[in-house]
Amino acid sequence: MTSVESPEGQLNTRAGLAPALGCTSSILQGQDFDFDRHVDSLMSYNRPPNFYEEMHGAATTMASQAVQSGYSQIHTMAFGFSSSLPHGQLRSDTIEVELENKDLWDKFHEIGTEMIITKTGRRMFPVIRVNISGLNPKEEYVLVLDLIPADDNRYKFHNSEWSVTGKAEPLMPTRIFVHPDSPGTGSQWMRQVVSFQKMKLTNNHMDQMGHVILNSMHKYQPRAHVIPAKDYSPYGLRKGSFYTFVFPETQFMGVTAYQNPRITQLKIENNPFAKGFRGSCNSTMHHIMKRKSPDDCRDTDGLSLSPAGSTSSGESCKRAFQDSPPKFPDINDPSPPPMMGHTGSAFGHVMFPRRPSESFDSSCAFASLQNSCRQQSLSASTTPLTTSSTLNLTPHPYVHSLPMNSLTSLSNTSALSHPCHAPRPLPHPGYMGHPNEHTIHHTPSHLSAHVHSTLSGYPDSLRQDCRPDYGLGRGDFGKPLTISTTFHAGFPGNPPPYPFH
DNA sequence: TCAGCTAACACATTTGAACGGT
DNA sequence: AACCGTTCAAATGTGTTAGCTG
Repeated sequence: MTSVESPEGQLNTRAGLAPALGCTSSILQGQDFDFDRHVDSLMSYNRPPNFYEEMHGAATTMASQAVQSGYSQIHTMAFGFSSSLPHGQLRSDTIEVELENKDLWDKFHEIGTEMIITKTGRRMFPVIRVNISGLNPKEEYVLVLDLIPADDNRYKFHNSEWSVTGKAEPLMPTRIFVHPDSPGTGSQWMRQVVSFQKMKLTNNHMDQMGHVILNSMHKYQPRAHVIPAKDYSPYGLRKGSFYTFVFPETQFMGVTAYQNPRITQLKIENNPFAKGFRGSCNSTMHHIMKRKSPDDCRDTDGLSLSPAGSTSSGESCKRAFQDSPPKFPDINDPSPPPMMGHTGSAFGHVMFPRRPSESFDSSCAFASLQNSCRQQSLSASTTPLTTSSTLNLTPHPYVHSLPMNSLTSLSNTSALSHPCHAPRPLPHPGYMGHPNEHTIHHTPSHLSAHVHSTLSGYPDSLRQDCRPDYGLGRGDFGKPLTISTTFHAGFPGNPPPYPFH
């Protein structure tokens, strides 16, 4: 376990940490989390061996709790605990990310979203599409999407509902998806909707295509990250700032075959590629009846499978499955404790989508970020953090892993400079208007009550700013909560604010 | 026996090259 | 020669299905 580099670093780390944790305390209601003890541990060099795991676990539990409580947007501090804590200071920001197709996601979420994962890779539907605001129009940013386990459970679909069936598979290093148009200027990102439609999910742990690897029958939470490109460079992540946005309605279960027929129907109704199955209720029902027990399909009166206004699906389809929607198990259920923290961090392997025919030059050292804090700790304690030695090549020809706390040496070989990923002219190629989504009425999902934990180097003001509940009651759930944990180098000087206008 | 996985399939959209007209 | 719009085939994205596996 590496230590905080300097007393200044420690001090400033505390300054940055305190508000973040302080803010989480209310969300961690009922959680046995000793804030003071953890901060004290952080401040000393006698931290327990599993300190970072605990901290990260608490952080991710906090995120999970916040999500479960209905906050639609948060900044996690997972990054901060994924490795040796960078010294820096907390800073508020104005970046906001909203889920563009929230209505569609809500429809799926209400039932219990499932995503097919295949050996060759499968796209997500709905696609995660976001509107971004508050960026510096002239500054370049890297947009990243990753998927973290929502808990450490394995699930099964039984009696029309998802239930925990055991412990999750051992965590594998996850990959992140860097938007192919990265880096792009704030102006470009904000000009139109940013779509992550190119991302593919696979269950093939030997995948060489750079797809995001997931386990079937496990629950995942997508997260979007905004990273200033200037920080996505040598030493960047150590001093840089991350902005992480979690949309709870995008949580889904990875499956190799659809379990809930209502999800199947919803996909068919909304995905243009599945138009061929619209109106083919009989086949769908046949499939459903084949897969499901009689109990699952008994009384079918009164439940509409189709969203309001849908013109597809026969009437008989709408009469299927009266059973209550198979919601995901309550994360607050005390039985299997949520444990997102075991995933470690945020970033796993960086992946870039490419076509099978595209050649790859392994010398083009794609930037990558190591995943788990466990791994972080291990590598940090066993590997000199030199520029070259930290580039840990994986078996994948173009996916390298690199401890995040030693992200270096990427200036000349950064993915950002890869010719295949050079910025493209607008209109933003990352946005591919969904031919079927024009019918979706956009309702801004981000929170008008966007709360920031503002930076202050003074404990009192920190406590003030980070009063436990920000004045938000449960009635405010649904409003966005932002807990930013942005660390910057250069202590003790404050970084200049973005020249926003 | 059965839950979960895989690959082939039909049907859909997307993509980009080829072509012709201006 | 450059630009634009149309056409069309290949590539790719879907859910379904039968069969396989542990």
